[in-house]
Amino acid sequence: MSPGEDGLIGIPFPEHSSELLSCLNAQRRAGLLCDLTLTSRGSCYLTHRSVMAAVSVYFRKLFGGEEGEAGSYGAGRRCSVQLDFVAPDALDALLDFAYTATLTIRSSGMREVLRAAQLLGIQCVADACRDILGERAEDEDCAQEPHRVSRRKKDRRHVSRSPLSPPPSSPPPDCPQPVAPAAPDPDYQEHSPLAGENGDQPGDSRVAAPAANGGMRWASGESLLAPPPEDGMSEEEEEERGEYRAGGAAAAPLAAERGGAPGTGRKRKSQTPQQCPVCQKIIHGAGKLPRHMRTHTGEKPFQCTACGVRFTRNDKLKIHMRKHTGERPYPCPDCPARFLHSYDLKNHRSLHSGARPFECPLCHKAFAREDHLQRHRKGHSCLELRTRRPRRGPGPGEGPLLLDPASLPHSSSFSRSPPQGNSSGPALLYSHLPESPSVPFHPVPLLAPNRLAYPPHLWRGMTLPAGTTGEAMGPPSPVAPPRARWEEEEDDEEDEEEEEEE
DNA sequence: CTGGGGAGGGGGCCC
DNA sequence: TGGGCCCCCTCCCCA
Repeated sequence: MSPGEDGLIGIPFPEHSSELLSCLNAQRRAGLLCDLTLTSRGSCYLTHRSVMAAVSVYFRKLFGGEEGEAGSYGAGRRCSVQLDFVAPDALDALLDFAYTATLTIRSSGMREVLRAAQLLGIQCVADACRDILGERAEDEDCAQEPHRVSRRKKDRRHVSRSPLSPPPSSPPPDCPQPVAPAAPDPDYQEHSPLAGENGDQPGDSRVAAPAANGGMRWASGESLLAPPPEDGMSEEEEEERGEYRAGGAAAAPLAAERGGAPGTGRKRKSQTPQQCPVCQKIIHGAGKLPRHMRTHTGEKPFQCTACGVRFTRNDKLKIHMRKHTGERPYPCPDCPARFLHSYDLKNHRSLHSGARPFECPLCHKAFAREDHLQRHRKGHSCLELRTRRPRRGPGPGEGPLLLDPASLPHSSSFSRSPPQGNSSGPALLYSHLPESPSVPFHPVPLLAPNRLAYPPHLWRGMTLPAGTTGEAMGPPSPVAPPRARWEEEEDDEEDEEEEEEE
């Protein structure tokens, strides 16, 4: 960026979220900076209010983490909350989830965790548990609360909805409505956490009943997977999205258990092609979406054992390892050069052949590599004016293209060019050639200097006076934007046809 | 500005 | 369906 520009730049640190969470977890385990003590049936858990407020709707409301809420537990005050309505094991699991984005529980404890997640408003955990338990959880919930039976379909939708989706405007009645109001009771808010008025442990503020449930977002970097709310996905697609989410870091252990989960009755549709929930890009190929997703998450699970460099893909690591082993499996048959990548060899061989199949349509400079041509065109280093090919009405000085036809690239070299209809790539270049290119091949310069009636540098920054010879080349259009190659090729084909007519 | 090497990412094919 | 392998495209960096 030039010093004069003041544009915003975004430098992603993909590891940051996980490192942050890891650090917070270490602090929790060491009891550092913990400003919240959770107690459940005699068990105490040190934690951080901000973390709990981030992960739990219940705590968010309790601490005033929601916008416009004052909360009863002011910042900087150490407090404790009694959660006797949550089983200690479930609370422990939920705390681990909050700090590791991974829920590790026994199957037998699933229901208790589900209940705790519902009560505390940890929606994604509740959803995952319900997914594993299938319909039974809801059936039982509904059996306990018959009035909810009619909303089963709606609840199913909510279950399948990704927890990354924005929370509903009002807390969904997913779980039995707590005794306490959705928001912490104002009277209750008046209680100081340390007042000890409500409990058997002096200094504790007691939360006798849970707050409302509600949607939430992942507390970790998984929020990257948040789908747009108005993507018009079908219910099944949403479920598929949930499936993928369930396979992510937050629910990996759950996904493993899900295999034998009876009663889910869900079958994955074919995932080819798949749409990335982050960038909406369509990813073709079975099993390619996880690979693509790593480009968003920054996850690099493949580490070089020699230098520690990490890669998102195994095949890239494999290629990288060649640097350490010295293996260069792509030798040039024409010289001692060897290459790491097949494509490098292909590029290299074009040097031997002198093939420069990529020609700038504006200045007609030829390049051996397409990206070099693109760079050339982007860099305004070529003639920006739209000129027709000098073949038309060639001046007496127009000579042959110094390009050896025998050394023209193999067909593969042209495979990178866009489809050119019936005209092959070489034909494009040969169209400039005399019928019998008897001139000796010389690799440089490959661009015949006299192919342009007016060399690019003469065009640069100038406009042709009316009635000059520029007319013979076609009227230059100083404001003509760069044209797509196929447009140029269309012109080329027109030129060829006109030549034939002549 | 250009040539060349390296790397990241997508797609095809196969298992 | 996921992973391995390969090819291709594109971009970046350096000389």
